[in-house]
Amino acid sequence: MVLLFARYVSMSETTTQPGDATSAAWSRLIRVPQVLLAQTEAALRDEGLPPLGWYDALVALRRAGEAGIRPFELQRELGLEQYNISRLLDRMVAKGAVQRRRCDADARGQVVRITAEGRAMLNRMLPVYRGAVRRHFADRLGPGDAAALAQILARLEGG
Amino acid sequence: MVLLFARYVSMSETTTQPGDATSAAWSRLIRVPQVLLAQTEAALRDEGLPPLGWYDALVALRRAGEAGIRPFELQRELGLEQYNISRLLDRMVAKGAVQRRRCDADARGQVVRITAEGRAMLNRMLPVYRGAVRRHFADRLGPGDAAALAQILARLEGG
DNA sequence: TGGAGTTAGATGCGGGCGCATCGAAGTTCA
DNA sequence: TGAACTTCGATGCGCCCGCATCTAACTCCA
Repeated sequence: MVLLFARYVSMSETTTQPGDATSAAWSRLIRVPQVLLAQTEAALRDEGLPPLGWYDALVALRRAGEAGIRPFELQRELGLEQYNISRLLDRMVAKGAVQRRRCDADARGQVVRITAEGRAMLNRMLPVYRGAVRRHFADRLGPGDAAALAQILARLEGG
Repeated sequence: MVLLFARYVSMSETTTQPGDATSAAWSRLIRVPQVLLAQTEAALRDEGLPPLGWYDALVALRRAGEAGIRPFELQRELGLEQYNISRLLDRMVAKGAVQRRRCDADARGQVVRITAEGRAMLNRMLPVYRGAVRRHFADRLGPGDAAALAQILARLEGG
């Protein structure tokens, strides 16, 4: 992962304050999650597990159960572009984590279903993922930090 | 950008609490900066400007001034992999933003220097970047949020 | 009912990244 | 001094993304 510093953006045209809180917060907000993500991905890779992107997809697929799910529903749920779902599913099929089958109700479409291997993969990913999150994130926060962080970040969502 | 949800990771094997603050904070910490980054990149792209990665590089190059800087120094300063610097410089040279010249002191190496076009590019990037940060980030925070955010994120750095 | 518009999904192309490796030049040390 | 090691920087390869576009099938409405 290319780690952006997103270093110092002065927020004012006139009064330049390199060390102001907004710049520091912005820079860290860009950089810290990149590092956390890289650490988490590395933990998964070290265990021979697929990247984190598969996690969300596998969780959604497991929730869909035996009935399966249409790719476009998965797409909306995961917030991915259509071609990314198409190719993610290609890769997951290739690894045996999901099955594609034709959709009886819509001949254009298909239904994807998690396989036993997919469930097993998710079960192997979870502790590794959880361990990385705990080690690199949860354990480093002070009491109240998680709630405060969640609250502040909520203000930045949806817009 | 593929937006990871990094949805819900239960932090405990036994007591599963889907809505707990740690999971919410983690999920948002992964997702929010991805969205902010995408919005910022989009703002730059809309203005025909290069991606944000160039910003840090151009700032470092401008700081180096006429003396220029060795690629390996730039690499360390930006925290990029060696091959990423090599290729970033390729692209920047191709766009006329920097010049490569041989290094008299070390025949293996080279010195890179920002050009007038590079400075102009940086000057065009800055207001667009700053505007996006203000709009999508600074203006959405409450008083004290930036400082609190910076402080919490600082705890997650360097490890 | 049939033509226009929409929706599901795949894919060709170019670009950037990560990995591994390479060659050239510098450094170290016996 | 010269052989082993390190450092600087480039690059081939495969993978994944974003963009644009395509085909096929579905829906809507006159």
